[in-house]
Amino acid sequence: MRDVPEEMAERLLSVANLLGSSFESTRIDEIVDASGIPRATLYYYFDGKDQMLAFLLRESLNRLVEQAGKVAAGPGDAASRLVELVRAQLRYMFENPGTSQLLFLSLGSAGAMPEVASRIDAGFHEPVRRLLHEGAADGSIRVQESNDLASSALFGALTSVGLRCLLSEDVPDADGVVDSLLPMFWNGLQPEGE
Amino acid sequence: MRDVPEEMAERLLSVANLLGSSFESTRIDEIVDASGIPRATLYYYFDGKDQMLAFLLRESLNRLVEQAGKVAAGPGDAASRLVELVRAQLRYMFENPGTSQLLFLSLGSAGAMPEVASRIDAGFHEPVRRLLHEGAADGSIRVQESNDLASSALFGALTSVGLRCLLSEDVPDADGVVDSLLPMFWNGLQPEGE
DNA sequence: GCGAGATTGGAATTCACGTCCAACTTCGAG
DNA sequence: CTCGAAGTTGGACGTGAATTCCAATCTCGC
Repeated sequence: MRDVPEEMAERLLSVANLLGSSFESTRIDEIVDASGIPRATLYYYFDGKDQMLAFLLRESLNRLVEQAGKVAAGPGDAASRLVELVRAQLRYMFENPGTSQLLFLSLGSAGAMPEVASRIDAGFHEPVRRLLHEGAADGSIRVQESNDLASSALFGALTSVGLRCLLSEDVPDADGVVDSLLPMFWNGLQPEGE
Repeated sequence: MRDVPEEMAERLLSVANLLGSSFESTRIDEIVDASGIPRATLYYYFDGKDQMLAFLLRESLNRLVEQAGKVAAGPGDAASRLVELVRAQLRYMFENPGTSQLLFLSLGSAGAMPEVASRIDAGFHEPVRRLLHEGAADGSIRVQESNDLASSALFGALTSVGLRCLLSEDVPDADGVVDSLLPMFWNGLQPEGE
């Protein structure tokens, strides 16, 4: 597949951000109208709609991962970096509601896109697993029976909460959401003082 | 839409369980072959493929909810009922891998199916919210800042972990998975003894 | 036996995706 | 500047899958 020109990528991403998860059911011609990119040009760069979707998922995932990845490598103990990573991802989702919806609601189709699936692993699961591991070492996080499962659970919780907020009337503040969920994940569901 | 005959529903569900998430990309004619139901008959009962998918999601969701709902109303304090609810849902997923995959990976398309979305709320979120509320009352669960967000997080964590297991080579034991994740949710990520 | 609804095969239609191509533009190398 | 390769585009066309249509049965309850 050819290298997609910068401007085309921007236009497509902005259209995707408008369409959100309805992108998949949108006709090519509508995308043509909305983006101003001629159909023939789209087909010059993409092998088909699927490739186009894959490109968009890759692209928005990369941007998300880039933002979120910084904090994982930042200063502080593992626990606080983990919190910052979650915070960063939620912030990104709220700032890019459409593409985030598209990305996370398309995870089904993403099964057929190895690059996307492995990017999620490299961009989210791997860092989280590492942070859990580091946290166990530096004593800032309780040892988990399975970092794999734990990272899956965190991923699901995060995206599910994010999507729920995106689909609600007024998107709340990312930090507020994290703060209000933090006790549940940090102290657990057990009653206080036991 | 007409009342779908019992046997047809069974056949379709069993085909769906075979196809899993690839159901959506499967041609009608293949479904005809696999199910033994003539195409004209399918169109007699369903307005189209979408309606068919909606029916299947509704149906499998109902079965899941039925199993999971029992324990939520069962004996024991709120905390243990919550654990049992999670256990029951995971068990159901592992017993019906195909339809579960289809169901949870189609949540994107489910946005366009109000009945499915509201069934998830009635079948999962509402019971969980109630259990969190009860748990806060009977002292078996820590008070949450937002039961809404908490139930979203639990839902996401559960389905994400469930799907991950379904997509892995050998599906592990549901109870084992719950047991290995329980400490994370019950005691939280904070290091032991703080 | 009869009438309404269920069931079915197969032809016909529709619709969106994707292909093809020929004309035109851009742009860098020589 | 000139030439050729690559990019860009409009529009006609082909194709495959979904969906509709219809007429011929079939199956019941009455």
